[in-house]
Amino acid sequence: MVEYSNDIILTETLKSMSDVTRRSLLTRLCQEGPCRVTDLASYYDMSLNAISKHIKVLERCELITRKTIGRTHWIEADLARIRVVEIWFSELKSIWELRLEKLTELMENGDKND
Amino acid sequence: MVEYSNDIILTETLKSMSDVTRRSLLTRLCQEGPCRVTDLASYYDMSLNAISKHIKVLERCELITRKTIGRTHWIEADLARIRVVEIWFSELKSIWELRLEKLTELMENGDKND
DNA sequence: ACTATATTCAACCTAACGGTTGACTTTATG
DNA sequence: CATAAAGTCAACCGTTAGGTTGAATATAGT
Repeated sequence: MVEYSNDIILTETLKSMSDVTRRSLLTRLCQEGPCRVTDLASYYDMSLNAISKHIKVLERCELITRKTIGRTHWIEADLARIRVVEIWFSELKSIWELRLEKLTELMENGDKND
Repeated sequence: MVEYSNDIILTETLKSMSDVTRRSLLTRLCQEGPCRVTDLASYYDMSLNAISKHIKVLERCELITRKTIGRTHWIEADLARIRVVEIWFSELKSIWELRLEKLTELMENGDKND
């Protein structure tokens, strides 16, 4: 993922986080710090390949980073991208609030004109 | 969606929000307040049925509510479910912080034992 | 050099997703 | 009453997602 629009980042980030295995991986990485792919896979009842693919998905949207040393890949969580989602949430809320403010304002003016 | 586990709620909510059309619908509903399905659909370059399905998805995970009056359905945003996601974010962050704290603590003790 | 380990790549399968169209139900309206 | 309007339901279709297995690649250890 290289310099995409905010909408695409939101889409990819939310989609990544919408899978329970990937959320679990993220949690584990936050708890344990950097982990190897095989170690991560050992916790789950699915193939190493499946986990490898999940990690690639998380990596594509920059929710994790990878540092390759020799044959082992060290995977680490990166929570920065969560900010993008949080910002969207707060924008949504302020849009909501703004409407309510205008609404009450309108009702007060309405009272005066009665 | 009736009394599901938090994990399922997270999955469904994040998946719902990961679609650009549904995010747009949510935004519009926050701006405009309650809207009819047809009105919402008029903004998008896709069939009424597609929008109807998107609305159903948002409704299933309670990001919107529906009030049916006669033949018209009034759709309204409901941002409460966003809290569930925000809480997961903050949990993730504190798990991360906790590990860092333990890590620095360990390093300080390590210095003493040198 | 041989073998084991760490990981990805590629092909495949099934289920789910996002969209379409056409028919149907219910409610308003001339 | 006939017809238009508001929506949903159902069936279909191409694409994507999440999983599998088997092979390939690259690095480490003996």
